[in-house]
Amino acid sequence: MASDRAGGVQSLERAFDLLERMADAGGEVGLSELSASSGLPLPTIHRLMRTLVDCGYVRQQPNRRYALGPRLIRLGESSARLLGTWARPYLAELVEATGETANMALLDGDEVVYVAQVPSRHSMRMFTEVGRRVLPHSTGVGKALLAHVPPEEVRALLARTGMPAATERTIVDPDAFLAELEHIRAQGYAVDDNEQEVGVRCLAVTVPDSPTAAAISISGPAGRVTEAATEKIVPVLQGVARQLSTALASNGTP
Amino acid sequence: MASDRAGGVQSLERAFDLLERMADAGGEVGLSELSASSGLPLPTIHRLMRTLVDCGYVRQQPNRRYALGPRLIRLGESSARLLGTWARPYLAELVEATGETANMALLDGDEVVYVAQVPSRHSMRMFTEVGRRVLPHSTGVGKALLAHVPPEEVRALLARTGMPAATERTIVDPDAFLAELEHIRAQGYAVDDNEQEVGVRCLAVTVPDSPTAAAISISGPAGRVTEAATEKIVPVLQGVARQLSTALASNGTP
DNA sequence: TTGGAGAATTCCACCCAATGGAATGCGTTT
DNA sequence: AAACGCATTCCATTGGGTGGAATTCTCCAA
Repeated sequence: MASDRAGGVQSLERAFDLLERMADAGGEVGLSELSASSGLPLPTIHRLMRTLVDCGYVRQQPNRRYALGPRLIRLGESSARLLGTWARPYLAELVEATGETANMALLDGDEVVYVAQVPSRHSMRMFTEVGRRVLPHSTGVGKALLAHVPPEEVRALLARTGMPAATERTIVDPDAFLAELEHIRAQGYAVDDNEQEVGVRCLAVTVPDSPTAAAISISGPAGRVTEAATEKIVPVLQGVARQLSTALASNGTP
Repeated sequence: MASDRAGGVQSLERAFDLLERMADAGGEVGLSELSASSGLPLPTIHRLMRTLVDCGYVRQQPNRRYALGPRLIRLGESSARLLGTWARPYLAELVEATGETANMALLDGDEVVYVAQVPSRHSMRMFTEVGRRVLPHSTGVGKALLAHVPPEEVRALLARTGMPAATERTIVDPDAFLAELEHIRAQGYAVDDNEQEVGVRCLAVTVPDSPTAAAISISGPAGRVTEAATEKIVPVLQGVARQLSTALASNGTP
């Protein structure tokens, strides 16, 4: 998080770190678990948690464990609404046209964050949790977004994040990655070909002129998102991206 | 919030107060607006916001205004999942059977908080924002929940919250309210008959044996949720509550 | 283009709010 | 009942958080 940034409010950073750890743990934890994973002393954690409980962002259960609280729902919904609602009809159109799951993602710092999703109607469908954050190099949307970032900045980002291999197909060499971005710029769309998850293929394009770098994608099983299907899907994807861009120009969000 | 509780972490309370105000304002604000509404000095707000921006819970836009950030989505979704996902299929069953909007709510401190909703398929339907908090005395779920709380505790709660009239039909007298709770216990379900909102009728029952006091309800226009409809709906409501209770017993949430 | 107003951002002396070690309390298991 | 693990409370200490004043930035009207 921001712990390396001078001047941040420490107790705030600590509280949110604890909340994230709770979300990582499925939403419910004991104080000792939090202490072990965060390195903070129990009384410090206890005091922060008590404040969060008093405010409704955390609940304490009868077994003394702590769980994420209902007040977080409203904050999350408000944020999602702001970021993703206006995109949803467009994503729905994508699903209608392609039959696959559509996502929208933003570049936020060094990470890509998924902010809206409309799922495929197939039983076998991609599920990506809204709010999920991933490294850009192994995802279609990440590659699409970085294709519009100057190469020196891309190199710096990669140096910060590293390039861990999610699968055997993930690109882990900076030079190879920059060449891929060149290819993406030339062909006008990005492909995640089993790079983030084996058996999954994703096609992505950026939303032109978005004040916050945004990309949309469709993804599904590699057996359905074939090269042949790609040829049909990409023009739809690019068309919807242009529509989104137009909508952006008129309503100024995000 | 918890500002009257000694020992809370002040900066944490302040930060969340600011986040709530942002949600109230539709998710986007300028610092001066926050300063005017919260009474906090600008530099204090700025420092808290900068920390939140660095952590990803708030974004700053090119126009210098601040907006709720994507990291809140994940926290909200994790909380909602913990609280409401397991209830959703049951609520969907309620909607299937009754045609009206189904909600689940918890008693959290002195307030009732809505944690899950499956909307009616009618055009004219109840919409209650998940995460919304209300006073218990003027809602069906609130009354159902308080019917299971000892009367002295109910009186104490009412003394703390007051009993503001949402409509002309809202019960605003503690004695009348306690008599109503007696009636609810006898008949096995609660009715909000235009007490929270004119033209709206809601039927609610509690989920038996829930470690966190929970209730489910259906609500819709008074013209549809008639006395005749009530007789058909209540047994369904009670049946689903029993199913939820059974599910509770097997998965131990919330 | 310039000037003014409003809003956001930065700086830093001050002090009290946040911290965490030690002690105590609670719940579960044997 | 005793032991153990975990949560909670207490309070002396200090550095993290605060907010007034100054500065910078942005936008709009003349």
